Amino acid sequence: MTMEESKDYLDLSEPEDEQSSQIFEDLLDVEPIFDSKEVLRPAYTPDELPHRNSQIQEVATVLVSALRGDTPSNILIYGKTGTGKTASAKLVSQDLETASQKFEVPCEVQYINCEVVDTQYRVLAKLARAFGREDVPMTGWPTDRVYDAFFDAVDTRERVVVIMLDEIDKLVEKSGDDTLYNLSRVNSDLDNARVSIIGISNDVQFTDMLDPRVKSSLGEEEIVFPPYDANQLRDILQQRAEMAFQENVLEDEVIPLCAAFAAKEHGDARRALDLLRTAGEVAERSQLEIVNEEHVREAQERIELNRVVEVVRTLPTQSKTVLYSVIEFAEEHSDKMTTGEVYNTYKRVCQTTGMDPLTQRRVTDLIDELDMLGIVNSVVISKGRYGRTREISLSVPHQETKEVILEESRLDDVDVDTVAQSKLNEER
DNA sequence: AATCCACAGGAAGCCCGGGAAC
DNA sequence: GTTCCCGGGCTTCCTGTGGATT
Repeated sequence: MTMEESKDYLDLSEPEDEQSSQIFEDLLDVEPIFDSKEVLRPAYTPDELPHRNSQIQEVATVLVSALRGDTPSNILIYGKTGTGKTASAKLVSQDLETASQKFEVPCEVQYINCEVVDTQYRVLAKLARAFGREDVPMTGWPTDRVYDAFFDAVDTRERVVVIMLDEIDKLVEKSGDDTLYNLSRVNSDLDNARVSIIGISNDVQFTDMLDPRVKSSLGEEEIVFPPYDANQLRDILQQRAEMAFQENVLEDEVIPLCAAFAAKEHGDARRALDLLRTAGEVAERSQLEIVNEEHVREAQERIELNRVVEVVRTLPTQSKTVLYSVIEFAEEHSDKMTTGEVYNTYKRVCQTTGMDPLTQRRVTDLIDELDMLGIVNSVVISKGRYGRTREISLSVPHQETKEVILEESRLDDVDVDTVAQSKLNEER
């Protein structure tokens, strides 16, 4: 990763990429529907977060001791995606930094997204650099040297440093809890500065993977962000819509409908905003100046289709082949089919493309996976005398899915691929 | 009530690639 | 650089089973 890119993840103080959006700002201004589309994007942090007051208050209550020069307790924030965890934490941090200017002890917040910065080394290097040790290379030093560099850099003067580790579960998953262990006991060695950690996690269970000592020190304060319900989502959308859209372009039922759709999907505000934005784009594309219910429904379908396309595209070849067989059977016979029928079709497909077929046992597992992904529907049923099987049906559009399968990995070309593969194997 | 179909789905083990440890 | 280990994909073998049919 380059430095420019990494800056975004660290730097809270700088406003959203002003320069790059400037180019499009003028274009946006002339749109009949949108006023500022940015407001609807996930990266946008609003000044106010409806229905998160109590959580924000909790975070603030803990962090306020920073202003008195004490070390705030470490905080763990839990919540599903799109529940406003990151936004709330960022909001509080910004306020904290601003407020601390009036006090003698400065506070600094460093934001790190652990999905991107996912090893102990990278986290430490990033922190060290953020505190002025530009000489730390992005790779190469022993980890303890980087740790020392970070340590020295932080301790140069008196201050309170809050380290915000977003998606902290990813960090632990990929590289263990050493980072957290080191960070959590750094205070005992520091003379001037104080460090406190805010961990943000989607996964409530992730502390199970931690060393008990780390767990207790990190989880001094735990704050849970529950999913939004439909009413709350409506308020959020309302608030953003006022900024994002021109006046009077949204019909009354648009926002409630978006909220209802998103509430069904685990109260994900991100999804709700995405839906609203897409609905706007749908209306825009059809040259209309009004967004109505129909556009929302179409947006919902579009988002769903995008998801499916993405999932199908990244499926392994064998799964694609199985899925293709399901579509084939559905088109040739009926929408509902049994495992055996799919398997027979599958073997036929394999034969025509020259692939080695998997066993039925394996194929049933693949079907199961497709079921998990929501691409097919499979229910175990019993047909009495005629056995126990799964009833399988496709739960995505036939034609589009088929196109996706054929376009990228091209079952026609599987032949060539496997030949090339077996040649490779021979050479070894 | 017994039978029996057409699988479901668990258990064990093979193979292979990749990453950690030596 | 080896060696070791682990996890994922896969096969083989297996036992289990809901309910129409006998």
